[in-house]
Amino acid sequence: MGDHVVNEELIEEEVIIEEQPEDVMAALDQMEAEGADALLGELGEDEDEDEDELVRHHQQQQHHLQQQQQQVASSSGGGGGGAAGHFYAIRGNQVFKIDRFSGAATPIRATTGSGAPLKLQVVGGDAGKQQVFVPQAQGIAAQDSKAQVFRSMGAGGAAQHGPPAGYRVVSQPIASGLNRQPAAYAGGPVPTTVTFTAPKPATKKRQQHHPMLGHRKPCNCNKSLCLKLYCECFANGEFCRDCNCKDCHNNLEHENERSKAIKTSLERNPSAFKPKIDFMSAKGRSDVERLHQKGCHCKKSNCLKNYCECYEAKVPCTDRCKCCSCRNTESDRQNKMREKFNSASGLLHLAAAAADIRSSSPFSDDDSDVDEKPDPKAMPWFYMTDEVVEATTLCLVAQAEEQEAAANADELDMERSILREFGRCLQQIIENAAHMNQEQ
DNA sequence: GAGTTTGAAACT
DNA sequence: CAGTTTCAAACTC
Ligand SMILES: [Zn+2]
Ligand SMILES: [Zn+2]
Ligand SMILES: [Zn+2]
Ligand SMILES: [Zn+2]
Ligand SMILES: [Zn+2]
Ligand SMILES: [Zn+2]
Repeated sequence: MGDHVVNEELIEEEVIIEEQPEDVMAALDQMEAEGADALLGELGEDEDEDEDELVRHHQQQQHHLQQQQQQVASSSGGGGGGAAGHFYAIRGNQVFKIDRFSGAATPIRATTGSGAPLKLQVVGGDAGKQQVFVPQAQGIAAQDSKAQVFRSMGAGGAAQHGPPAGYRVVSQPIASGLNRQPAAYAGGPVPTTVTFTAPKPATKKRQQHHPMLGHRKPCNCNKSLCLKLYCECFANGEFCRDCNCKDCHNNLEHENERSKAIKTSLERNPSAFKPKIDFMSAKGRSDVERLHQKGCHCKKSNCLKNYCECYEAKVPCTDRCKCCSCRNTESDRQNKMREKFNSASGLLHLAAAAADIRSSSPFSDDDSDVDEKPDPKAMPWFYMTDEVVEATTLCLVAQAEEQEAAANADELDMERSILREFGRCLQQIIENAAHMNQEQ
């Protein structure tokens, strides 16, 4: 795999992105509408593309991509409009200015000049416009470009930068997300069961239509009559409905019996029907922590399987737990989080730095900020991994080239189209970040 | 789908 | 309270 090292692409000069925040906002607004539709189309009804297919598809693109890179390089370098004697390229996390003749590469500091650092990162273009360019050139029906970018980020990033992938595949089944949402308690939804963390083999793709809330998982009780806490329906304070239980008494037909059972359970444990996951006092600012009230007592699962109620609820184990050899502590799951995203993104280091600076900031006028949480995923840069920056850049370059090929190439049009594309990319990043945080 | 493993709930 | 049994779900093959 030493050959994909390249990632070298050129950018026509500096690709603008100068002020005009109005345009940006407008673009963002517009994108919002379009993007939403795209998202629905993509997520709402799972596309027929299963993951294998997705991967294959991507590999295909990657391949084309490499070819394309060279084409682009030559075309741009050769006949390109009166470009300067250099172009920009990205390698890993760094932007280089490359002389067309000598080939000398000069690293560029992101902070030079007055421009925002983001500018340079965005400007630095790179490998193939999977989104637009490749499909076009290859005659592949121009698919929904909006979906493309993301896919490229998902699989592509992994393949290119070696380390564990950062991004989930877009079409990952979020199946069976949140369950247990006791309507009785206004405390809010209490996620309890999440079936899989990792993408499944896709043996049975497409099953639930809307995995989201509202669809409780049916019980399969045999001997409890669904009148003991063994039964999840009963434990959730719900009647059995569309369950597979035998001899179910957790229904209106057995209301008396049921009431008695509730009473009994309540005697045994007054908190029996309270949500097991309590919303702890908000730490920091807008971050509500959820913790298991009555800790788990795991002995063999290391709290790393759904046998563990803490793990199942995606909350860390606490001192309330009496688990043995727990691997679900706060730090454990934070490390996990890192691995998932990190993928050697230099930006992650900025994270730590930023956190430190912030915590030791001289501006201590804040009142109760004693225990401010780092929580990387709350920070924008957390999502600006190499892959993301790269993919975004690709999109911008692709957009630029497409626009360039247009008949009447107006400079203003160019700027607009690129900003527009940028807005779309941003929105996509946000959406996917949201999704990511939603399931993990 | 059958069989095993697991830990909460129930029971003593 | 601790130790044991029961139970349905999570998991494995
Ligand atoms: Zn039941
Ligand atoms: Zn039920
Ligand atoms: Zn039932
Ligand atoms: Zn546990
Ligand atoms: Zn625990
Ligand atoms: Zn634990």
